[in-house]
Amino acid sequence: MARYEEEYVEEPEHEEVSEFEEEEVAGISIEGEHAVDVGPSIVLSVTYDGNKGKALVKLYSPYNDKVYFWYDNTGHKPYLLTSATPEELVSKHPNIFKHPGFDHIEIVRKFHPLELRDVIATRIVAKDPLAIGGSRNSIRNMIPQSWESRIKYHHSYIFDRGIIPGAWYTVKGGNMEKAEVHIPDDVRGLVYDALERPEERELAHEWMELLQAPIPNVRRLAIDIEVYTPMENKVPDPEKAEYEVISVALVGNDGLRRVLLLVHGNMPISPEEFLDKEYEVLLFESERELLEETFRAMLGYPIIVTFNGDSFDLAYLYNRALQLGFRKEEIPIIRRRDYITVPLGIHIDLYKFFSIKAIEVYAFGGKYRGERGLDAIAQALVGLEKIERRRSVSEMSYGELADYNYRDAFLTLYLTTFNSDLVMRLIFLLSRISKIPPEDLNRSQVSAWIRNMMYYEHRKRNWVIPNKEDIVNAKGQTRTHAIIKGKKYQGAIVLDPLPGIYFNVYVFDFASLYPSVIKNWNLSYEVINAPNCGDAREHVPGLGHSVCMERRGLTSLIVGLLRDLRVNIYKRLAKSAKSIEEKNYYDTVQNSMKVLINASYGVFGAETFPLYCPPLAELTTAIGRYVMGHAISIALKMGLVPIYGDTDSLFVWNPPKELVDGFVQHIESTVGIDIELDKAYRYVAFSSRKKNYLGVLYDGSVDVKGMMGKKRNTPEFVKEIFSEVLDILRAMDSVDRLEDVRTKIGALVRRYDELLRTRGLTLDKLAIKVSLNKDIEDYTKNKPQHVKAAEMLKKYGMDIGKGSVVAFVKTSDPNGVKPVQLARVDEVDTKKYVEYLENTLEQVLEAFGLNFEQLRGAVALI
DNA sequence: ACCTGTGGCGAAACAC
DNA sequence: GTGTTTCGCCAC
Repeated sequence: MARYEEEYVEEPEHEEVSEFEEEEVAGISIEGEHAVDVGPSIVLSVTYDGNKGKALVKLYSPYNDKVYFWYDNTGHKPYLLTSATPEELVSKHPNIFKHPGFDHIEIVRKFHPLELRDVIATRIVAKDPLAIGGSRNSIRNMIPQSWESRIKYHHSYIFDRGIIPGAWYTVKGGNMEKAEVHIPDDVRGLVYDALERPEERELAHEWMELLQAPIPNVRRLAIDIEVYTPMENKVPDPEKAEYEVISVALVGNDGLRRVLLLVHGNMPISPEEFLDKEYEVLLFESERELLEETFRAMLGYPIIVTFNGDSFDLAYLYNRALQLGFRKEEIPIIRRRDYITVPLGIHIDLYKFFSIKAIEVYAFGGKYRGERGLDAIAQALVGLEKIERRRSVSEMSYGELADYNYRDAFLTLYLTTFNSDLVMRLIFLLSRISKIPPEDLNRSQVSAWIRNMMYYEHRKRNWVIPNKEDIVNAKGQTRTHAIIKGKKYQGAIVLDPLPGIYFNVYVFDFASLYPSVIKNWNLSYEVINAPNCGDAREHVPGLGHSVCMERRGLTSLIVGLLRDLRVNIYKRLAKSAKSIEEKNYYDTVQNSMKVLINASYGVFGAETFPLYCPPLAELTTAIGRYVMGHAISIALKMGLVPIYGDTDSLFVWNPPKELVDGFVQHIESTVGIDIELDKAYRYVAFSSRKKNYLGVLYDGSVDVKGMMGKKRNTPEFVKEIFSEVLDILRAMDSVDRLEDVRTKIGALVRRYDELLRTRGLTLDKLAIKVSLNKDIEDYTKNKPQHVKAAEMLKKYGMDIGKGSVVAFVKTSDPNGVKPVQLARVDEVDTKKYVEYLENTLEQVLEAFGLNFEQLRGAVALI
């Protein structure tokens, strides 16, 4: 076991495999036009072409609607760095020189951020990426120490050549050059006013070019397929691809709306079925011809969009085509281990994109929280639904099938076009900022984006990118203890609220507290606990860490600048925009930045992040606690009454208006972090629970935080009562109305009590919907109710596993639970539901000094 | 197999 | 029975 663990730490990569895949020969010889002289075009993708052994940049020109291929002409090759001298390599590791992939070695001078001085390193250059890392006999495994040997080659190429994915370039005489970007004077002025330090202005200028450059409307095709399924509920296996593809829907943002149908089985067909459709229908007698037509269409677009194409649609098409006798070169689909791409342009899988936590939470405000399906996401974001499927696709009439299939492809495309191409713009902007190509960005979590952003800045400055273990060894571990068991370090302060109703509550908020802390306190891994610092070392009391103030920390610079650009420039530009389009654009920019800013502290506390630096994470929260404590003590000194606060917010009860500005200014002048009045509540209702309150704003809208009544896994009927209670509370305008509230809520509770007792509620109202975060077999420590229910469903042949949402009801039998699909109303354990209701309302009622028993009155239960 | 962090609540399962 | 752990979901 111990041995396994050790190996695990040393070789955590499956990057190895992906590096290997870069070596794989593309299955198809289709290429974009070779770029010799090309007008302004954007970088769609940067990859490694294994055939040519060169980096390949795919450019798209919106002016002539063409994809161009530009191959590296600078002789760039894969390499790694090592501290070993050439002499040492020759004497101790002579095998390196015999490696078939070995090219040559160079001596380089680099700045080493852990030593804060220049070092001499040896660069081992190879003929192909696989020789560096990715196979058992790669060079990196032959030497005891190396740097930068785990960076994917196409990323390394981006960093070294300073290529910005998603940005504009031209090609002149075969050379790729960055295109000029016009930056309006007013925007430039804002930056110069906001930033004083030269290094900030310089980087800001670079970034403004990325943020201001227009994002073209790239032509794209959404694809969705339907496969014949003999069994209901059984998703066809794309690896086996044993059943016919009976329908393919193709919807493009250039107006293409087409459904290709296979005439199959004994389903009668009549031409009238396809009259008055918003799409055209092509009928095929042969599945092979249907696929040929699909592939032809795919080759006409620089971007292919799917919803789950990586694991289903494109994988199925690929394998099915092979089975039908297509040669690999005839299939415009390239399979990689983790994803699927296309030979001409790029493939965006929206399922993967919308699954990215940071996108879900920050870009879309949690609107589709926890839901991953096309239906749920489309409904949440654009208010459109899939067509309800009343029977299996195999039993549908041709008309029904075409409608169903078309809608899916239409929704897939629509998810990229709504709100002026918001999603495409997000992808391209985030690519530009983080230097990760759209195809990678689309499928990787935010930590990979931040990693690339940081690596790019390292290479730009000729820094060695240090190894994770070296950072931890040099900077040390954490010194604080987390409140929650199993966590690595202490986090934020959450104040204990006193139960009650508070009228006229002002909420003050530190605008992006942690990024501000990182900026103001110069936090960055290379200057924390640094060597060679001398007098400029500032010790942070209580933690035993120090920060070297002699030089600007790289993380501090980058995170600080992202924050400043967002707050001082792009939020303002969005506010002052002269048109809706302009406002949309600037909002997209500032939202993209928010995504990166919000994750920029957390990654340094994540062991999986390659620049993992525990003291950096720990210092950030510690200073955050200090800032928060400082704000509380200033409030108290000014005679204000803080009643609650969480991490970066402070709730102040009924402050005299004339003190508000002074409070804000005093904090800003003492800790140097902006705090602002975020909102004012007519009243806030606190129970004794943290992260759990209800606030009514002056416009009558209600904020509900953390309460059971709004959780996803609360039964619908409880949510309904909860929302009716909210309506009652919304109307309350003073404490005197408390008696009214009590009467109304009492009546409500009695009504539902009655419904429960007489079993007048349907199963769907009683269903508790809980996600399976693991596969059923992986629940080894205990077996929660939703897992029990899932097991029963599985017995009935339902395809259920990680990611599925299980709907169950609580029953009176010994098991205590049954999936809704298998339960009857009379089996329901009404007592449990009364309890549920009671506990949900208790969270609200406690604030009002009410309790459930009183409200229910004399009516006996059960 | 996961892929930004910690703090917190509530229900149920498990350990004793 | 009580205390602890696990799990899901949420706040920030």
